[in-house]
Amino acid sequence: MDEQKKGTRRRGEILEEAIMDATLDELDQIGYAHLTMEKVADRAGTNKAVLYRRWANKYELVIAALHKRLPKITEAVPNTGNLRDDVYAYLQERIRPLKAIGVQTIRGLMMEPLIWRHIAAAMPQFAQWKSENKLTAAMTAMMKNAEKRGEVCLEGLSPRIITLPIDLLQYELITKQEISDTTVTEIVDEIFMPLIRYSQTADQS
Amino acid sequence: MDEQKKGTRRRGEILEEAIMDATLDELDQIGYAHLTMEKVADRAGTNKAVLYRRWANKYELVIAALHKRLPKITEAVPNTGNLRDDVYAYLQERIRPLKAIGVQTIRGLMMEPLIWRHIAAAMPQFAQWKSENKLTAAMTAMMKNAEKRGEVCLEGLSPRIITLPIDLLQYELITKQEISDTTVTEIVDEIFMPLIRYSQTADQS
DNA sequence: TTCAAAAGAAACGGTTGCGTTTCTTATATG
DNA sequence: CATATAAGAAACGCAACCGTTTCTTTTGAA
Repeated sequence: MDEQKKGTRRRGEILEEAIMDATLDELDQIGYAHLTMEKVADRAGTNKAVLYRRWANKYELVIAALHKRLPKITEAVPNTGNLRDDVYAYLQERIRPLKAIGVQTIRGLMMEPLIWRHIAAAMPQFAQWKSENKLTAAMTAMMKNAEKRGEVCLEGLSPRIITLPIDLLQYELITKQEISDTTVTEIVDEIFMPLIRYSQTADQS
Repeated sequence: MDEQKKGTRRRGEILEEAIMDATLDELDQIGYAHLTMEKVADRAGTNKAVLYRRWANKYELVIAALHKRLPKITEAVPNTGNLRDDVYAYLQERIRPLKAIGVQTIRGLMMEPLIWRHIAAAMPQFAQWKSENKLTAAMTAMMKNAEKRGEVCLEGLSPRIITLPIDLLQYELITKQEISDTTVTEIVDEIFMPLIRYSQTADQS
């Protein structure tokens, strides 16, 4: 259904790449639930049998496609010297890999209850978006760095404030079509930092 | 598959009620995409033909079930005399109807792109959760009331702060299994009100 | 007590997608 | 140039679910 010159037959890497692209396109446009092997093959300009020679079923195909396209997320937290820039940089770093695959894809997968347990098992970096443990840990690490510098006092700071930037980012990811840079800036400069500052001035109430 | 005494045959209202229950249960457990007429009929202890005599297809059935169970949302905003209690009351009022149907159901439907346009057309009160216009309008109304009382100055207040309580509530709704009262309290007292207060003190920067 | 309306039960043809198989055709490698 | 390997193409049987139909049985209301 796509390109393909007559008498030209792709194979190996090149063909596989085309199939991965087709898979992600389909995922993005119609979602996991309605994705079919036939349509993916069709879109890739190839044949259902070719898919089944490589992947056992739809789930394996999708996982492979995501796995290939999803960049690894670095565990390190930034340390720029001030909290504001740390948080900003971290949020940006979080978004980067997700820009590689469509937002619609993420949405669709997040809400596919039947596939979640498989995804979580197969792809730790995806599971993180569900159980925000590592994200919370990263935020806490940055906060502790700030405390060492004397920027903030963690005492009496609500846990909800600490996870707030990440929660808001995820909310944007789910509800909006894409995340702009100004969104990240707003989260950091209009919500998070003011709350931190307020909690320091009007300390214990 | 459920109750049903031999020789006892339900009809009319009672039977219909059982089917609605079965539909919502199925929705909640396996989601719209995988819900089938046969399974619903089975779960209701009845028969596929009975369903088709009332509803033309799966979509109609689901809409009917939601429609019957989803309480109407009042348009009015509370006016308790102070912003904090207004927002708190409004958020609680928002949650109430959604407690009647499973959170899993909401999640599933929110992410079913193919069904959204139908839902929106058929059920205005559901569509609100997508296009947050009315929600934003309500928040703005409460803020203006507060301004009249001299509680706050809307000048220079970020729009993002105004919608924040609702955004956070929706995020909880999507990601968590249920929303506790303390969650609502935290959103209001640890996030929203501090931000409002901060924006008043450190006014223009 | 009778009887029309509705429920229960079972089978139907139709469609879609699955995963497999078989065979032909192109192509990379040596 | 020869040959193994993999792609393309087409058809297969299978299963799930659709929405419909037909017929029997129960039931509530006249």
